[in-house]
Amino acid sequence: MNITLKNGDLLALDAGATCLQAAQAISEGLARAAVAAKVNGRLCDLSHELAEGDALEIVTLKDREGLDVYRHTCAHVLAQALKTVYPTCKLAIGPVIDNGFYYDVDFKTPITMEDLAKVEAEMKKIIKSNLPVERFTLPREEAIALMSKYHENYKVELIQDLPEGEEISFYKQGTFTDLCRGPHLPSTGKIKAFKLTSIAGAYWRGDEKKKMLTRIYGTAFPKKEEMEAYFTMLEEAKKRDHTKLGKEMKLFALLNEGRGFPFFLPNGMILKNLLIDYWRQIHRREGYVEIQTPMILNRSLWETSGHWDHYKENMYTTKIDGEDCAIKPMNCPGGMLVYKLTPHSYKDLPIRMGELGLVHRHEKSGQLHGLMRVRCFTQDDAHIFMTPEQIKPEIKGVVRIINEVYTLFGFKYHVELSTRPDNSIGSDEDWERATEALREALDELGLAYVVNEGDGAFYGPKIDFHLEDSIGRTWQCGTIQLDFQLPQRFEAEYVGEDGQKHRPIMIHRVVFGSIERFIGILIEHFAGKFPVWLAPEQVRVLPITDRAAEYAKALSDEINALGLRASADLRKEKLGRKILDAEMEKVPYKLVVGDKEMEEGTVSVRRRGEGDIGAMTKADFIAMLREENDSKKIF
RNA sequence: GCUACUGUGGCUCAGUCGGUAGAGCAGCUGAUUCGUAAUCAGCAGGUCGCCGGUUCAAGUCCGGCCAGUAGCUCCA
Repeated sequence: MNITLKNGDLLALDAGATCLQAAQAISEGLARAAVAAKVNGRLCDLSHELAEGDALEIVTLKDREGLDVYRHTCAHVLAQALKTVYPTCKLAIGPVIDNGFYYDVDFKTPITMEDLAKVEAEMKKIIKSNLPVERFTLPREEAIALMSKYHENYKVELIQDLPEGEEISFYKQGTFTDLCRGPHLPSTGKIKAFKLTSIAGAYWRGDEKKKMLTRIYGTAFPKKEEMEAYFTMLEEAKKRDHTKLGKEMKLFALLNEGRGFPFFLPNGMILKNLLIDYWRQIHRREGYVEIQTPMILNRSLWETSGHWDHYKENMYTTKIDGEDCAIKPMNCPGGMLVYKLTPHSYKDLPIRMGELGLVHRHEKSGQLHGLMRVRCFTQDDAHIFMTPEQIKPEIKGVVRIINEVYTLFGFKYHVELSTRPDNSIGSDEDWERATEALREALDELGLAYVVNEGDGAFYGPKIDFHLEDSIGRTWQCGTIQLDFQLPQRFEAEYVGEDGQKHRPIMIHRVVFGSIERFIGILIEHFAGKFPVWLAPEQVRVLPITDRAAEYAKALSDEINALGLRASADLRKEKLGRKILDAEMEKVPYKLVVGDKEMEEGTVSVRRRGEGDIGAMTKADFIAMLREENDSKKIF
């Protein structure tokens, strides 16, 4: 029989040949590297029998899919080891994730990290005995009977929920059998490097109301060195942790006296204000106006907006003169009130109304995380009121701003488009038009995005922008949400060309998202080494002796007078010490001044991370600093 | 909120078998004026997260609470 290879070549094989045999026919090396195969685009085991005319692609560990297969088999080895060490435990699911795999398990008695050593030892045994991994399928009833026999009730539940007609496959290695779609490595001995990394709780089927299982995380790599490199990378990434750097650099503080309510320290405040200045600058340019609405508003407003009924458990409430009030968890209702203050013509639209609003939300205690998830944060909010025709250009305008801002910082980000959920309000036409407008805006701007079907808000579709933290977790920052509901609830109107009253469409949008979260991401992104324009202290002048102290002080005053940020280190310390301290504090420029510089009116410049870059005149240095500051250059 | 882990001077950490707390850095004082990543000496600083229990004796063992971390759920 003949099969087609990836490069289009035909390969002649005996009838009934397997993928592995095909790989051997191509080359011995490929056969050795092979972990799975793709037949007619579908991933399968190497033992899969080929048929006349099949298109075959051999998958190796160099492929993402190959690595996933490798790790998935490792998850099975973990499950087998667990069943040996803890025969009464029940297995749930064990998928592959970005950097490894996990297995959810229901233990009779909880296990700890120390117990994992035993499990790892057992896994090593299983790998060493190089058990073949064999696939077989069963009809539904028999599959359920088999899993019932092993008392694997989670597996039984999974089988029962499989759609009719789907093939139910199992993988067997030694005495251990697991329900699994596959594919898998041909044998356990192929695994060269693995480690169990952590234990956490996870709800069965991701449902808060269901039982919490124990999730054991692990990872596996084709080579030991690769695994070690991975752990070294993680260690390095942890050094960038924004809570650690935020403390060291005196940017912010998180205190027991206010859980989830961050304190901004002088350095952090400089950073925050610089971001706000920049934000105002680009929003003025883009035709936004800025407002500020009150922090506390009364119950009737929140009833109109729907928050009192739907968001109450997240709101802080209080009573004023006997009247129920709530601290705002969002800025939109206040913005609506401002819109409604005056009648509007279609000629006024779009109205782009920004607000740097401090919002408070009662998040559950376990979800607080540094600056990334807090109970009080500043949204760089804006609401755009517009006609239906303006949806697309307005969306494009917002996407452009977000892209401009993220690019300025050198962020990589990904975009998600979320569409109409089941419990939505609004007409089909509205949803259709709005979703298309979002989609077209992204397409026309050439931005790649993933679509989350049915994941939109009940009041409208949305585009989310996600940024990565230092250990690869992603955080939603920017978001653009269309809202059909709020204008309706508040009976917002504008008079159209036809003289009739119309309901405006509203966009909620943020660029930073939360300035607090954005700062957290910024700290990790730059590992605290902020570009000059964001550095709380841009220049430190280091006099070598007391003789140069006055010169140093005058120089730092001069720089500060220009609106830049400098200080002078007048301590009676040796130069080396002053350099070390300034470097540790991540100050971008150090100016060494001694007798020579005083005499010549120069400064000896050290740039962060680069060391001595030579002497220049004061004027030249200041010009350079100014240019770097104003251009918002990053390295 | 749930599961697991962690909590010792401002910071980073040591503290063995339960015997009554230790270092470095930072701080303060004094000396040193020294040209590109740590000058020397001295001083001061802690009811060991909090509450309770076991014990002759608890930083150490047990229970509860609080806080932090990882993950789950939820979200900017």
